[in-house]
Amino acid sequence: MEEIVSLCKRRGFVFQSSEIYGGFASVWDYGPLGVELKRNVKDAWWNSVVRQRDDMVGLDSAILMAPIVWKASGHLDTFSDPLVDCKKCNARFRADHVDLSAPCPNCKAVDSFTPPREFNLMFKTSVGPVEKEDGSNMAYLRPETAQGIFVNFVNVQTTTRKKLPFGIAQVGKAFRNEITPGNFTFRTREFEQMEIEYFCRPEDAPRIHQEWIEARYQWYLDLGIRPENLSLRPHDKDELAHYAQSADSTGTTDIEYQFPFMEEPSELEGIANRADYDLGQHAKFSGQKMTYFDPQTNEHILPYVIEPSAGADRATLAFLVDAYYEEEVKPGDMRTVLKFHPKIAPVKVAVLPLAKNKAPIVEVAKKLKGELAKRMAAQYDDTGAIGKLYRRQDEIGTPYCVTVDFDTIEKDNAVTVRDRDTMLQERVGLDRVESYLRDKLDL
RNA sequence: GCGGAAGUAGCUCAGUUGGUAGAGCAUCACCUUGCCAAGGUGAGGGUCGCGAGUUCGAGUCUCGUCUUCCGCUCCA
Repeated sequence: MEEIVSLCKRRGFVFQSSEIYGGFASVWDYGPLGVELKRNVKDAWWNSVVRQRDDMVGLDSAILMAPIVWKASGHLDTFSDPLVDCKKCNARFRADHVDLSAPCPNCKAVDSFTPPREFNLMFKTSVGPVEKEDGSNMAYLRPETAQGIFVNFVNVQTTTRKKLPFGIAQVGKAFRNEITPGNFTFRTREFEQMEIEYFCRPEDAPRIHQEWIEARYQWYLDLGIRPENLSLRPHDKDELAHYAQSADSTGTTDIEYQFPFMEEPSELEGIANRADYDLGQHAKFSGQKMTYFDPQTNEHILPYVIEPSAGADRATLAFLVDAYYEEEVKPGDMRTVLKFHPKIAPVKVAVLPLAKNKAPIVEVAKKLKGELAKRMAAQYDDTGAIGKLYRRQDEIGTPYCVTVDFDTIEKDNAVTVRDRDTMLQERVGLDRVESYLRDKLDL
């Protein structure tokens, strides 16, 4: 863990928020390499769930929404827990889980509980420059992106003329005032979600739920997550979210990843069957029709929804951790290498001149970098001996290094392409380099 | 919020009973080498997390505060 955090800071993947002021708890910034990595993760997700499917469309809804949305969704009622503390031993309990007149279950002290206090996990803000005392201009930062999709369900369906089953995908920030954040970027108060709401006929929901679980699980494997670190875990009935506790729901299954710094596998993504809870609630609170009209059967259907909800920051962290290797190249000679899948690697290719004081070599290398950069994230580096330059690129997970040498200029008009994982080299003609790399990188 | 530990250069750390900061790596410049890092010379970089207090004098002692880690509590 510390190695990873250190590498993240040293190479510019992740910085602590407001670091020059001593930091700000549990908030993190993505540096130059981190933003590329995270963007690649989000793009890979978007490509796989929106662009490559005919039954999916995208959406980008706002963070601020009418407060009644959170009443309808159930977040205002279930998202805030009244908690009591034992004044003697400082143990904390949910007020509805203990008898307030009974002794503390932890230390057996009598009459030791504080009055119940509200712990609302939604961030509040006020709309307009003045905060009104009656709370009438209060708004919340969304605790999940899903509600932006539900309230736009009819808009999207009518404008895209999609027929059931179809889904809406969205990537965006969400905010939860967690009591206990921590574990680097794993649990933070501000985070980015990649959510899908997939609408279908109620009778199809169980099958489609299963299909999504398999598809989403496969996505992580396709992007290089080691299978032994990935697992599926169906939720027990008593830990299901409020929206998934109806008799019709087939529950929630988590895709979990075994982080090296955590004892148990932890949730990267939850695939929930939310039944018709959300559309039903919004129909009730808004008075609007949230149904889908099936023109073939002449039925008005309140669709069921399957929700694969992934954490972009968690996925990014998992890809980072999973790619981390320390290898012994020769006895006593270690290299740190991030074996990113080419699709998510922040830099795809580095162009390195073998000699930096030989003008023609530098010239050709810089020009080649410029050409490659039009098609893929490319870097040029000449500040060191070739071995050192390779190690640098290994450390940030660049899949390929291209070296321009004396022969390039004097003999064969070709360059050396070096593979990050095998460390093997291949001679490739200068005019073929781009197509060679695009082929290897599957761009 | 409670308990424990920690915070000194970009990173990893040292700093003797309080006497006004060091190393290695990294970075930059020049030289050298030229396909798997760490050869030479030189340079930059720290109000020791922040703020008070004690003291002639605080990185070192005291208090507060912020942040991180571990453990509780909580987590739709």
